[in-house]
Amino acid sequence: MSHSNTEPRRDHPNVTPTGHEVLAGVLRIRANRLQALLWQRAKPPHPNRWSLPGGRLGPDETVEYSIRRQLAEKVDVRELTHVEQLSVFSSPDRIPGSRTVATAFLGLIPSDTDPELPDDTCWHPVDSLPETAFDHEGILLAARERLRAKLSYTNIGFALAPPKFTVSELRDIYSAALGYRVSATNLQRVLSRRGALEATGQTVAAGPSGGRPPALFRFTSRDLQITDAFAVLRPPG
Amino acid sequence: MSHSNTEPRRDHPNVTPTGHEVLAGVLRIRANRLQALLWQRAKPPHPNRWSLPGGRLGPDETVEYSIRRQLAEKVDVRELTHVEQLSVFSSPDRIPGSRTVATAFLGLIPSDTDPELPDDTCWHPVDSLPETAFDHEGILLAARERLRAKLSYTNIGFALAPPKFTVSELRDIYSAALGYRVSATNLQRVLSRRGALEATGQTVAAGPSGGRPPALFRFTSRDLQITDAFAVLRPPG
DNA sequence: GCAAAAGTGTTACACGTACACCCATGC
DNA sequence: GCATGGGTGTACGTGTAACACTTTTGC
Repeated sequence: MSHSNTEPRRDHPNVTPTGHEVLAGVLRIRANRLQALLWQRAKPPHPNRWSLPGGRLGPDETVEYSIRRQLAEKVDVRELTHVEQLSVFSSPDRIPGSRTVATAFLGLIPSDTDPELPDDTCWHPVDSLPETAFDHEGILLAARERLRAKLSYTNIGFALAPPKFTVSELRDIYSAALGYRVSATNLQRVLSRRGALEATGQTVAAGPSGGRPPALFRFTSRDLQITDAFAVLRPPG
Repeated sequence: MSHSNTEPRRDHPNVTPTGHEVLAGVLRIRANRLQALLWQRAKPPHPNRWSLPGGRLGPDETVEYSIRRQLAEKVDVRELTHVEQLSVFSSPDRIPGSRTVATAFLGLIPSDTDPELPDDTCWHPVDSLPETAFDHEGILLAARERLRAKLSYTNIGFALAPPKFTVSELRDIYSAALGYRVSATNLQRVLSRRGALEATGQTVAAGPSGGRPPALFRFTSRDLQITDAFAVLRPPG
């Protein structure tokens, strides 16, 4: 048996080159809905369909650098509060033309920012997407799944929420992302007890229909941390 | 602003082609240690160093198919009880020669099988690795981390354990994989309560030093399932 | 005062851990 | 009988869910 196929490149000069692209499902909450950033294709293939932002991997960049660079063409990078790898999509016929592998990412943007977008680009609710190009819908659903899972056991809410917020606003963000109503009472308790949330000491005025003026909270960290200490089979202690 | 870099290939005929390879950290438990499958390079680059199994992605296969095909050159595919994507390694200088992106996988093999291996290939304890090639040590450590995490909240033990086993044997498998001693008592209770484990009704003879003859158990499923129902912020019920 | 919204207290429940205790075998 | 390893019962700690109750505002 030979290991020729694990030897370094070069010795197979006529092998089919594989293109590589990076794509991101960029999500945010707006008007109590989870929205995704999409741009409408002008030219074939799939004209008029909606595509994820991204593009070809450059020769001297990592996939992480590449997706951030290419997202900067759509939105201000300072507004991207979280980016993480999802997985590789590699079906040979996932797009027409020469074979292209895609590394998919999840990107998040806070609900209070309203980035200027190119003319062909806008936000679409993830639960009623327009006709999407290629396998981009599957990538988007994978992004949503990853977000939903991490909302449960990490502090990833910081990436969707504004710097300061009331517990009600945070509940609406979590509810929209998860797709079901969460309780403000327990959300506050869970995140506080985990040390993910803290009060700023400030309050804002009550709404027009009255009610107690809500306090403003913030996330204690803007870096992703696993906060659910309930992983099992943990070391004896 | 242009979307030229998200257009399909072809329109950039002279872009640098990107090679793509697939690599797997294949793990098993033997003699109470977590071991990885490595083969020793004969030729440069990195002669004599140890490499992960894998190789170049073929033009008409997915990365999942490719890693299974290439692992079949090392071990019988029927022995591979679990394969999953880890992440993409894409540093431009991760290997010498033309630019190559790697999709990394975790592969698992049960502790009772002893596959015939090629001459240059053998098992190495993950906690005392030989000199590895390129970025393969990092990939291996990522594979171990993924395994350790999933042992806590999934039934992934099925992929490391033989078809039938005593709770003591299972405890040794979990202990070796996690790197600390787990309690057989609680391991049995946790996995049973989750519905991941069931008694076969059979028992085996006690050891030479006596003791009650242990019962044989099996995993109820050989497909990966998330068994930890303790994810929080779950829908109202 | 009353409705509305925010926030706290309390109880119930689920899960995992620790440890005492019982079981079945070899010698 | 006694040592040895297997297996069960029980108490406890911790974390979340559900819901009643109090607080603070607008009208």
